[in-house]
Amino acid sequence: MATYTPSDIEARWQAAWEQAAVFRAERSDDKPKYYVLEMFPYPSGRIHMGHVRNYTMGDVIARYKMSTGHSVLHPMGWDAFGMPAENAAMAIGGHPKTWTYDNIADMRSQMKPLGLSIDWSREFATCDPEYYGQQQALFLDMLEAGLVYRKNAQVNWDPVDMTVLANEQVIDGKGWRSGADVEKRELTQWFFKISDMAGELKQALDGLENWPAKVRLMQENWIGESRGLEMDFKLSTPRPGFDALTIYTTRPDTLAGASFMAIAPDHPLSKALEADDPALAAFNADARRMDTTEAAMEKAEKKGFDTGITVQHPLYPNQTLPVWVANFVLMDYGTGAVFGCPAHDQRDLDFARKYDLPVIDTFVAMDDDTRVANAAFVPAKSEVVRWINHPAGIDKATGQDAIDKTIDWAEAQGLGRGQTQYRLRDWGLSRQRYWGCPIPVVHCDDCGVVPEKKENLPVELPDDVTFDIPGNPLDRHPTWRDTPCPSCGKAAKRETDTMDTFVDSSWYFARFTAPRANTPTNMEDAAYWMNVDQYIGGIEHAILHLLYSRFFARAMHITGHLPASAIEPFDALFTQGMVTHEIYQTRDDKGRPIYHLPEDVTDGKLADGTEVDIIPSAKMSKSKKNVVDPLGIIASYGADTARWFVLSDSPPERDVEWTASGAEAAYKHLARVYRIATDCVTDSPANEDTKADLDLARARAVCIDGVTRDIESFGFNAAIAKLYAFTATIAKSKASGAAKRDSIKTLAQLMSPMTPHLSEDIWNMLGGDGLVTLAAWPVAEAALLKSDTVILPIQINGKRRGELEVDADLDKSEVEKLALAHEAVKKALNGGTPKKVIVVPGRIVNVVV
RNA sequence: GCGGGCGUGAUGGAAUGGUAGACAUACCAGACUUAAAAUCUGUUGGGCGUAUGCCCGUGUGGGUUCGACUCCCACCGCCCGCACCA
Repeated sequence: MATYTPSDIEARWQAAWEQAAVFRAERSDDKPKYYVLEMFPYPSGRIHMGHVRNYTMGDVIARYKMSTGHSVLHPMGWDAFGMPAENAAMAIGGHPKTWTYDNIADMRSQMKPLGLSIDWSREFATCDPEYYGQQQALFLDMLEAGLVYRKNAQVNWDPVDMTVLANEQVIDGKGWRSGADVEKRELTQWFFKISDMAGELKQALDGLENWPAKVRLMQENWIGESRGLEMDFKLSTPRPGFDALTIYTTRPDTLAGASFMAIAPDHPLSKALEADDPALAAFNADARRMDTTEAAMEKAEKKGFDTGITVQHPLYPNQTLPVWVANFVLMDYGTGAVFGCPAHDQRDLDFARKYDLPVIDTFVAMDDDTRVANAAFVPAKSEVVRWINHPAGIDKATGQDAIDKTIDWAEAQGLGRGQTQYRLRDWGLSRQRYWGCPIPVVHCDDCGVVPEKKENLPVELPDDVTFDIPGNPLDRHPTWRDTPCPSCGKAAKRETDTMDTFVDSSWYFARFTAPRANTPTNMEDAAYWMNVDQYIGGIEHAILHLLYSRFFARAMHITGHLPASAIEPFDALFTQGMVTHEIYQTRDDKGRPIYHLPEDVTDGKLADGTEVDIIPSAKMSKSKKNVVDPLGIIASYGADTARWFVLSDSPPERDVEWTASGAEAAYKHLARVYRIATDCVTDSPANEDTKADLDLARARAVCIDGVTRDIESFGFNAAIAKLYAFTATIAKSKASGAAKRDSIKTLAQLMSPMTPHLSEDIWNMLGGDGLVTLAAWPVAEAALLKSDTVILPIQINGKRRGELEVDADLDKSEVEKLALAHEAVKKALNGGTPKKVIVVPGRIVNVVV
């Protein structure tokens, strides 16, 4: 009896696929196209189980679509720019480029044994000059189209390392490497005008029917459309350049409750006052030092500084309101100035209590006169409330109704302007780093900012750089930095900032359609392959990457690089869960945790017999050592086992827990399938038992039908459960050898998207035609799917009390009669009549007693 | 803090508003074996009962419904994102 040896089988079939070039994506006139894409990886150097799961899911779809007559594009590339390469250069020496390309080579060699149906001829890395040169061309086109501009923005500045820090490099307000207090610095930086498209990006979400509802909702909230009122508050005493403060509010209905004004530390008025007021300057400096992450802003203590300036209340000209500078008001949102209404906003109330400002109720609950004390009264906008004081005379209304009416009223009175505002900010793309795509512009003393000429692209990163001195090496590289102005030819300087790596990943999907084109895209190829029919990746990209890509697709259409049909680049999105593992921990003599690799732990003990604490499963991470190396699994069980296991057990959108016993079981199952198949080749009794043949044929049809539907709906775990069941049915069947061989061939075919190597081998040994990879997907015979009778559960008052076998197409009233004649029902009725009988054809009967 | 999600046996999980626990793990029992491994078969949510069976059970509390794991409200716990990580 042959044994299952994955290493032989997998190498053999991978060679066969390669030789036949079966995964080469070709445009075809007579086949529908299908573009399946998994989010491309960062080349860290090692693939992990999360990658295996992500790519296996995409591979199942790609292979399935290939079998159903599609011309499939399934490419792979590398998101290769970014900080880790620079960090490595600083920590261990070497060059980011070498580090990155070495990692790519390593990862590619780790991915190939998985047997993925990838068209490797289209591979590229975002750090290839051929790729980022086209990205620079795109940037220049976007600049010309007015989609990019420069403005001042703050960055995290490390005064010791003399460098800009990413948010993740700022820990508790200190630089991660130096430990120095991080400061804010204002730099002139490049921005994409994504906010111009905010309304469009939000509206178009409705059309993304094959995206998870949660992702659409998250994007909608992120874009954050709100309707509000912009209005001017006159300064009691005008100052040069400042007659009035323009504020924006989403709650104009609470205008009568305004008790103070609050402006951002970076509001022009605050900046003007700062010059003559050291105390305010100190306050603002402190506010600017604050962590700029949204989470930190929200958690930070709310502080204010009284400017001494007052404004007139627009409703009550005799009344004045003090103007405070507050650390929680953002210059980026609205106008950078708000009015505070402590009665109906908790943050304003805390502020008012802290600085002893009045609290003025404007409405109360319908059945309760309680005035605001220490909790602001903030009912849902849909709740009807009673107004104490509304300028337009509203008496009872919902918050939303009052907001709409107040805006109309304020416009009619000339007090303000209705405004739709978005939370979405423009996308800052400048990074003061080396390992990124150079921004292709030149700064000339005479001509200003001048785009590099397209024929000079790519503006390539210089190789001769070092990372032993703090700061951006491009800044101190004279022969690279100094360049003649493309416009006047005078000595000028290149921009030394590079692009955010999100730019790289915002159009790679379009580049895959023509990866070697000497323009960013080739319109014919883009028109043929776009959109991505199925995009697969982690939920952590739900907002930024996916929103930026949607923006880029629009920008690429405007600049003539994508057809109009591709402005929503991802037709369907699937967000897969993580791979988790238990964590094994002991403690050293000081009580600090020590983590242990799963491979070093057997039955909860280390090799020396020490018991480990088992901490419940969490995302695999190097720091917790709860990682399982895919290469190790492939070496001991084969790629098919790894693929099978990451798809089984958990639904794809949820986390899957890696367990040694589960992997072992997956292997045993594949070995069993192999054994059943090999047995069947030799042992083939003729059988007169046609009932067994028919039963097996029915089971086969049911399995084809179920697995097909499960794959189409991403129910891979459910498909696998059905394949387990079908395997058991074949093993126990008394059907003829021919019937069994038929079923096993079908089994191999249905398994082939998940376990392609094993399936090829079985297909081949049972005399299948050509490669199973290229064979047409099996179709279930409708006649075999229908059974003549169904078993209906009988419920009494919603609880199952028996069952009834009836003809599948039996009339409703007949079913009712049979149900009422049922023993359990008669017992429950006890001679009486039922209150109600519900018959759901083919499903259930419920008798209400 | 804000936004989003998840919560079902010992464990991973299944279930278009219609028989809760498919399939798998683990455990236990049996077959084969001198024995073990491998393989095959079977049992297993909790409680009561010899048994036909009955009661309870999908994080907690309420609601809608003939019927709720599924829909609605509140709460608890865990996870993800928060704009310079990729």
